[in-house]
Amino acid sequence: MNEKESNLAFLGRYSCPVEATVDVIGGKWKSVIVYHLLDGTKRFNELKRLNKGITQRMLTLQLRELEASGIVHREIYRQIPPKVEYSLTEFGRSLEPLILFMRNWGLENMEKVLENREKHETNQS
Amino acid sequence: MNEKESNLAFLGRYSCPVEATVDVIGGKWKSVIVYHLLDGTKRFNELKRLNKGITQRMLTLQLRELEASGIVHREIYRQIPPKVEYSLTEFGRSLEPLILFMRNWGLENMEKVLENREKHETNQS
DNA sequence: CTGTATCCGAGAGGATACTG
DNA sequence: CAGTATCCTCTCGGATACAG
Repeated sequence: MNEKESNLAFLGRYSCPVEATVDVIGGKWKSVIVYHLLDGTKRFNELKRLNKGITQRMLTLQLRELEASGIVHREIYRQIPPKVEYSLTEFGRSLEPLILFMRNWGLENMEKVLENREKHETNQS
Repeated sequence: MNEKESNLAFLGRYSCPVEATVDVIGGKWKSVIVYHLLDGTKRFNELKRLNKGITQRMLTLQLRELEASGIVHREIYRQIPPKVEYSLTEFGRSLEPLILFMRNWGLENMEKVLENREKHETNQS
């Protein structure tokens, strides 16, 4: 690191810019939610179906945090039954290359990761 | 998502390749550790100093998981006092673009994130 | 110096029921 | 449909002490 980032006063509580990004899209669900929003606006229950295993509660919480950071926009249609649409803001779009890289890396390397872990497992025993 | 990823049997427990990547570099510390290893081999206490706020315990745990996934190599020198060096494997290097993007995104956008959160805060009250 | 071993608290995350 | 409201579990992560 040395003087790589000299003037980081604005980072505040973060000692490293990577940490700051983790704070925005970290956690178990956020990056996956953003991923599913890459190809367009989605309704709440659509997202719930796409993010397999997520509970309503967690989906709500994660969406609220993404909204607070300005990554996700929430559009409420006052109807009965209610309709709420989630989409990426322009700001959120700036994360697209990151998320796509994560997707591609996962696709290309997950097998190897699983192999490595098994090998490591047997070496430990 | 539709048929974007049709043949994902190998993903196993993961319903989405992004999730798989999160499993490797997710959590509070892993991506920051990898970041600090980008510019070369580091000893345990060097990493401890660079990752401000991390405890010995957490550093050990996270390094072990990264090692198990094949991202980090651990070289032990049997001396007194002991010396252990950590470095990225070639496989781990494949994460470099991702980590650098996270670093740059954090540098460029953290101010805006903090602004957004404050704005959102006041709107809620 | 590079770790383990405990113990502990906070919060992430889950299950279920209920509501406008 | 899109959430809240509870309640609960369990893991992440921190503090401290000890060891090779």
